[in-house]
Amino acid sequence: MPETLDLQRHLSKWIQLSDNEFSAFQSKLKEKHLKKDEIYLAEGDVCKKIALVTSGGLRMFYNIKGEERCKDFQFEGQFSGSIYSLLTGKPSKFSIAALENTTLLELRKQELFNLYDNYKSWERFGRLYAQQMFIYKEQRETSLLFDSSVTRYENLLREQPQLAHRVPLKYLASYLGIKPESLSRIRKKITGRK
Amino acid sequence: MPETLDLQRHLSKWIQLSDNEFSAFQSKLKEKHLKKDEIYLAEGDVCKKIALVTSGGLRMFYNIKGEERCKDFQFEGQFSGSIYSLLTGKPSKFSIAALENTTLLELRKQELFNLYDNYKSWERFGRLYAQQMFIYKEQRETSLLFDSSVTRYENLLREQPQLAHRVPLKYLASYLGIKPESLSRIRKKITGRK
DNA sequence: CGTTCAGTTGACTAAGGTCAATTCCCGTGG
DNA sequence: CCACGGGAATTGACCTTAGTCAACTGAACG
Repeated sequence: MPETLDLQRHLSKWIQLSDNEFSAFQSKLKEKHLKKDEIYLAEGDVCKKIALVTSGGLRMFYNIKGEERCKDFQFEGQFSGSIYSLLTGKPSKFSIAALENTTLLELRKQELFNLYDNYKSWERFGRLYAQQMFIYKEQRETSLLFDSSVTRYENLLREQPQLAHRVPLKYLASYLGIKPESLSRIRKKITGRK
Repeated sequence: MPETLDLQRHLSKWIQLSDNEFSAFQSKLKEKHLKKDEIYLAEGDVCKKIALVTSGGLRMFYNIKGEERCKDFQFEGQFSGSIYSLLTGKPSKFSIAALENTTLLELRKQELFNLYDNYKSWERFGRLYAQQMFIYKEQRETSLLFDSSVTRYENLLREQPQLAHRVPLKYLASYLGIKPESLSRIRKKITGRK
């Protein structure tokens, strides 16, 4: 089962886990497949699981006046789910859908909480991961506050090129906080001047 | 020492701590006083402590083309410091200064890490706090992406009225992602139409 | 092929930025 | 106690950027 090995190695970037600690996690995972554009979590639902993307990708989006506005994406090796909803028990404010055919490994909320209760290593993993997510959002905050939309797009191309290539322009645009028409013009301007 | 009691009760909103666990934390704190406008952490410095505000307030700001642009504030009961810098050891990208005469309780990075290593409760506290900070930044991301500046200001007035009243307009404006002139106009429009 | 939907382009509009002039507020010193 | 100075806030005129709406292009799929 090569996937098992990959997963353990992937997590070792965060924390060193004994085989016992790893299997306590791994044994609770359930694989789930999503077709392209299938909804994984609908706005208004309460999130009861976290999902680790093993192939494909997800987008998180709000529904604003009938328009889907993306705020984040997850690809291979990243966790997804509405943390806000999972932790508070309140309905999720956004939806999650598959960008492509996607495979997830799901862990139910109760199993996650059991890991936190029973293993100091998992509690630590949770802290480290949450810290990293905070830092990611803090960088994004800075970028949204102080960078022009052209700069934001250039940074995206530099820092997350896979995102720019795998995600349709209309989704990228809302992630950058602009309209598809504007991103199209920015793209034209940038490629033109190189 | 009434302050001790207040602090323990304050932390109990997050997690239940035994006297032993609490004093392991409390005994390592060092009080620090800042005068109004005094710099606590300068951009470029490496952050080696976290600080809990016990009175007064702090602002976090970037220096962008000679202008100070605020991205966040902390008041009584909130932790401050550059988490990014503390965790990575890299220079902080923003500065922290006192909005008013301010008192802090400081905890050195090494002591914090000791708490994480030695106490499962503190490890959990760290996770819960990081999760909460993530949720806070996620809400801010949504607001910056999808709300108009008028809506952002109205939400601020509703959700954090103390902020709107204690913080000078010029700092509030950059927190909202706009210029002081624009915030002044928004304020005029809003009070005018009530 | 023809339908559909993403992406592009153009003309116009609106929101916010820029710059400069003024007013307000508040602390300080005469 | 009052007058003054200086920074904060306000206001006005103008400019830049992104949004809006509509038309058009082009690739993907049945």
